[in-house]
Amino acid sequence: MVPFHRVFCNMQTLTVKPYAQPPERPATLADVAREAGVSVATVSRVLNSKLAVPITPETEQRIRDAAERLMYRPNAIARALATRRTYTAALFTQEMTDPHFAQMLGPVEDELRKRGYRLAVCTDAEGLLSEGRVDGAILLADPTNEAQGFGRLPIPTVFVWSARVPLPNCVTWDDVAGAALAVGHLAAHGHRAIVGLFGDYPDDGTTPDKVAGYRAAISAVPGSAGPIEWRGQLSSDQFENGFLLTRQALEAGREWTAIFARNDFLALGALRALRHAGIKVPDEVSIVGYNDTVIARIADPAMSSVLTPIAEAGALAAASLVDAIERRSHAVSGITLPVRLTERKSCAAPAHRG
Amino acid sequence: MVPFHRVFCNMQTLTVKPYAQPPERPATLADVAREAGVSVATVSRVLNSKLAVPITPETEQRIRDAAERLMYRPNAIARALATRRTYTAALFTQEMTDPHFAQMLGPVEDELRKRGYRLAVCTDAEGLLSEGRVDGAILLADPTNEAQGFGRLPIPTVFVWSARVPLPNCVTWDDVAGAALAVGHLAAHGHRAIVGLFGDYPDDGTTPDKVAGYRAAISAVPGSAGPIEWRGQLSSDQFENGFLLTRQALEAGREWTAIFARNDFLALGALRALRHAGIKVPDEVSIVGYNDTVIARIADPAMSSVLTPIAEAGALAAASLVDAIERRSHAVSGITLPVRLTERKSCAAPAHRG
DNA sequence: CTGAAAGCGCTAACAG
DNA sequence: CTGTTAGCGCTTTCAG
Repeated sequence: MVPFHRVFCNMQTLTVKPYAQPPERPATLADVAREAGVSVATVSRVLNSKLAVPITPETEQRIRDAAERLMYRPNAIARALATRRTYTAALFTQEMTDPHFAQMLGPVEDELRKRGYRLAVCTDAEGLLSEGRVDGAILLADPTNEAQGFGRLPIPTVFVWSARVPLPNCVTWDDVAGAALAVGHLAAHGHRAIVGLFGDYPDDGTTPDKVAGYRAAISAVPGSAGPIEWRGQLSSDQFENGFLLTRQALEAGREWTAIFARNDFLALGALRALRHAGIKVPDEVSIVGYNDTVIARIADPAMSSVLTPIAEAGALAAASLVDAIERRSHAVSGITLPVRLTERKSCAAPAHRG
Repeated sequence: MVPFHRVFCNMQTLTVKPYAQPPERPATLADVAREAGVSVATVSRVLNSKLAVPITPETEQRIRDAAERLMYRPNAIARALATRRTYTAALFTQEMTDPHFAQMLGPVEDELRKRGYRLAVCTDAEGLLSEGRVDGAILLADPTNEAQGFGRLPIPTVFVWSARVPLPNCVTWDDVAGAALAVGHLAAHGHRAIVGLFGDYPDDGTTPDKVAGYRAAISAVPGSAGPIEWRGQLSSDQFENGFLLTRQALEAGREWTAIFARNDFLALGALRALRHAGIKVPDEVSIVGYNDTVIARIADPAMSSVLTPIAEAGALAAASLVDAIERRSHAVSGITLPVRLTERKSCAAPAHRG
């Protein structure tokens, strides 16, 4: 038997053309049936390519013609009510305009489309809580945070988030390892006094993991100067905050040679402050950012940055979500993807200073 | 009478809490009715705060309790089928990850939510073509481009796009004027040889307008050196292309003193190339970008950029769309918003050269 | 090979 | 104040 989503796609294909003239009242299946002189059941069958039940080629043609003539377009809502399937998956995130998030949008949509599903991006949980709107959801949220109430959604769900260990129903990567990777990279270049630029951050985001990874890695480098953490909010804008924090630190003297920032905006702010102070990157100070966004790529010098596998994670999440939906199961096994480091021009050996 | 969307919101509020335990089969209105010992009509009425028809406080309480007990959540699909209203509006765009687009997302969503509507972002027209999914749509597309087939959608629709004159069902700004504004700004600083950095672009985007505006403005400045247009694609990446084009032009000699780019990515590429060539911005060359995205803000020096009113346009579009939906009319009057210029640090008087 | 009919879960007259 | 009853447009047994 043809899987339903194929059928669905076929139907879409059949009917996807825009109206020549928007009709007063959209044609319904019943209209087509009347026009073709058959029953709605038959119309439904041919328009859905439900050819398991064979149909006389001649009636089939009559029906297709009628549909065409009436500019029939299926009503997605009615169909969804009858089938209990919307063939759309939700992608929930609070950060729709974040460049990090942007990296996963394309892959998720592709993967979904490939399987006959549509994507609905939503920023409020309401869309997920009322019944029937979507068949499943990808959540950019912390699966261990009970407070969000995402744990008990009535639809299959897969999280995409950072975690130290594989979690069920979650595609993860390890930000602790990511931060450590950055520090390790800097250490390998010979840096011993590496600041952690964290700015201000909530307790429930991904930053605590990065802080932890930073600390652990710092204490693991031989001859390390120990953690040097820059915190605080001098501006509500990340870029600005990175700039201000760095400038402030610079005024207090400089006994560090490298900066690891928890995201690329902060890193770019630091880069800017350094340049304005006449300090050369990477000759005098090295920097590594986080998330490997467009910001890192277009910085000058282009910044090395920790690449979280959010794009692959999204694709994987989409694939497993559809799989869960079609298996009628809420369970999808967790998987952890490795983080990497994209090397660019912002790291070098520390300068010898007198 | 309470407007329906308020009612809708109330209902959402009532039922928004997540399941303690996701039920085997979600409770329906009928379940609640049975549990409370009343009819579905009554349940529907109280859960929708349809208190135009008064209801005994006691039965009301019985119903609310029953709903609570059964963890009832309305089925959005069934409701939509019955009311022929989904209370969601679509935002169609091809450029979901573009920073220019990002500027309108928040305002659109806010405006919609304020009116009791939900936002569905979509990149494929299919979502708009199948009946019933959304009540209306905001289209980031050229309303004069018939080929896209958006002209004849069965739902109320408002475009957001650049146009020289107000168009019906469209919130516009004028990119011709925007480009002219940039050129005028540069000219006011004393520049006479102003290049237009256009790179490569399709015939059907907004760029042709910018080119036209650039040319018109150039020819209007007294003593102008005439248009100097940089075209071509040295890289598929805009930033890279701006860089490469500028570097190439630099090698051929420099008899211009300012650059106007059709977007901030291109402008940043030019800025980079200039710096790498040791040319100071704005001391030796001035630059103005377009769209006033985050890119312009975080450039060094921060770049002046033409600000298109896409955020206000989005908000306005959302407001008029909802209005059209509730008026059951497809007509919304067009409006043109002014473009402005955000001044930063990338413009100055041209250097005197020997 | 085709049709009749029973829903999907909810809303909205219309009676009482 | 509350219940009955048609639908909304489509899918899907189950008969024929």
